[in-house]
Amino acid sequence: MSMTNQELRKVGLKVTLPRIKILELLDRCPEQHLSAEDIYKQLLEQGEDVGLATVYRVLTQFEQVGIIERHHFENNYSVFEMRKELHHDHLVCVKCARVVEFTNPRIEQEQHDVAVEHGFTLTGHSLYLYGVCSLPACRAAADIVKTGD
Amino acid sequence: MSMTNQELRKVGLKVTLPRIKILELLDRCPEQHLSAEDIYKQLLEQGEDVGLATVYRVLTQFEQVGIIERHHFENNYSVFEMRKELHHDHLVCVKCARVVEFTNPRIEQEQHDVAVEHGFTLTGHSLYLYGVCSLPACRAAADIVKTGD
DNA sequence: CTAGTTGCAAATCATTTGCACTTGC
DNA sequence: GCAAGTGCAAATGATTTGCAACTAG
Repeated sequence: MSMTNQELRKVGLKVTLPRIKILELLDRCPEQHLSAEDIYKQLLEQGEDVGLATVYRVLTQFEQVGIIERHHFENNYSVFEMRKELHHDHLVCVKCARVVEFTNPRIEQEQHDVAVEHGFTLTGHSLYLYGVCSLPACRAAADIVKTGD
Repeated sequence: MSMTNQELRKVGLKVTLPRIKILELLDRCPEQHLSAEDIYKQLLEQGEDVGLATVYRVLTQFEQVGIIERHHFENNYSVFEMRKELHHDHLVCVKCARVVEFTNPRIEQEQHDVAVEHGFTLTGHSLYLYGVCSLPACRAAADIVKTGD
């Protein structure tokens, strides 16, 4: 809990109940990608008295100071996760919504080269691969699906 | 105009005024990435009597039959473009919103490899690079921006 | 003729904002 | 004490949907 306090103070945010709880929640499920709603519901379930608006505000602040990352998948809402030390991209199962993280330095390098080639200074990027994963249930659907280019 | 008719019939859609006009509009600006609003406004300007809802419905249908592609950039709305023969990704200027298309076979290959590695059958992917382009106006801002990982 | 389409208005849904009320420091 | 933070309700803005009128085949 004091580690959490440290982190918040370090980025100039007051240490408040909602912020502590949200940070703990994200910390506890490092492999999950939670939406604002998800976080809101879980907090309610564990008896906290927070508003959805606060969850959004806190998540936005956390993102701005770099504590967490926001991802826009192909749906229409965002998911959040603690910022990891090393950058990674996502492989998302379109059947079961499972998310696998991966790192590929060659892709990173190519991205950089492409940007330079076109006179851009990269500020960020997003790479999401969508597919059908190897779970039996999902597998069944994979056959009628053509491999993307 | 008859080519347009052909294309529509081929995918089993009735040849209606709104569909023809929207298709023509997208065809005429192959390099642009238009939002539903953009298309709606342009149609109104050129005197057509269409509803925004129809624009959305038609675009969704076109996407489903593969005539056009939908992109979700980091904003909260989508842009559409005619489906090109060869696949390409996007480089988006965060200052002026200019969009540059590019193709990189090595990235494509790596993506495929990553999917296989994790037991996924790829169905699609989205890669967007965000940065500051080389226009003088945008350039000014590039200096205070750090290069992504 | 009649199933597919359309325009309009009302409905959704994720996210944001105004505001009066707390709380951290 | 006071600025920063919060909850709630109302506002947004993109996209969707219900429905009665309309049109392509």
